[in-house]
Amino acid sequence: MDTESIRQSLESNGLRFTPQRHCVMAFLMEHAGHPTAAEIFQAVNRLDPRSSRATTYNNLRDLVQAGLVREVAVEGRSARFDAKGMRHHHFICDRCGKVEDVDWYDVPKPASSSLGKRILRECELIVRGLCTGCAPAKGRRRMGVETE
Amino acid sequence: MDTESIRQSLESNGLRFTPQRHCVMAFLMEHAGHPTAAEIFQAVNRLDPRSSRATTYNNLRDLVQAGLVREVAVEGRSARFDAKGMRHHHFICDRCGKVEDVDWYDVPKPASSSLGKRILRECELIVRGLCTGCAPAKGRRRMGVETE
DNA sequence: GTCCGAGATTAGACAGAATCTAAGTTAGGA
DNA sequence: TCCTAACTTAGATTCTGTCTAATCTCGGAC
Ligand SMILES: [Mn+2]
Ligand SMILES: [Mn+2]
Ligand SMILES: [Zn+2]
Ligand SMILES: [Zn+2]
Repeated sequence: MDTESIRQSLESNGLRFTPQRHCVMAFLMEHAGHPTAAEIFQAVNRLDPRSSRATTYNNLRDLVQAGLVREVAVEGRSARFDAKGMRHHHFICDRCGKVEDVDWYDVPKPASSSLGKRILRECELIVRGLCTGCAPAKGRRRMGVETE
Repeated sequence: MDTESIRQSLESNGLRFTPQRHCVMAFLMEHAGHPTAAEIFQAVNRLDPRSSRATTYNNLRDLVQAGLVREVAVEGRSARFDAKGMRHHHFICDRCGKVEDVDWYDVPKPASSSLGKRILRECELIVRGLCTGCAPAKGRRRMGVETE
């Protein structure tokens, strides 16, 4: 992983290696919780402001374009991001919007007849329901509200 | 379909039947193109302003809650909506963000072991790639840009 | 039919997310 | 070393969507 491999993946994608980009990538690789741009910006600047808000957004955009980072859109909430490591699906909580990874497994692609002239790139699964925190606890009536 | 069945589905979901709601539902049922809230607002008010922006948003929210309408989040674009008729999956164009329906077929749910205590509600497929307008036309090198 | 109250609508203010602008900085190749 | 394109930056701006507070309207109770 570390610095050197991040530099590799950036440069092999035509992106310069900069401290700001390194911070974003490093943070995403260490935090699988699908942070928002705002959370990433905060985390990266916690110790010593070293990246502006615009740069954080710029870099997230560039990293997504380069295919190193994935953006996950959630209805009614801000976008979330993860470092594209192992391939996986996503679970999205109906209630708190949390995004969690689901182990990858192949899903049947649509019949090419129903695709027409469209060009298929990928086929991902979105599993929806209630996350562990939001699911009613067994036994009790309703458990505490998970706000995150 | 028409007015009476819309009234039915609204009232059976505890929502009053109002002209504004009827317009939103009718528009969604006649336009399978997954319009945005702004597009719906415009369309409904084209002839004769009869719904405020706030009401359009309020009604979309209520209709989604009632399960009559579905909201589709697309990375980096505004939300899109469709009337929940026949069950289907979605195709999202990488390039122009267009959302298109894909015939429904059952997809294998994740192993319950990998779900843990989470409660699964639905399992939808998101197919990604290039839509007909954005796919390079056969023969030619690159075709005109689809901006929609 | 009249009255009442919850539900619905409205204009405009507001909030949050993301992008843009224009100026300055950096870094890598000639 | 110098030049230039890539990058960063603060702040303004745009765009979506929500909230507020006042008004309206529908549908049941009487
Ligand atoms: Mn993930
Ligand atoms: Mn649809
Ligand atoms: Zn949850
Ligand atoms: Zn397209």
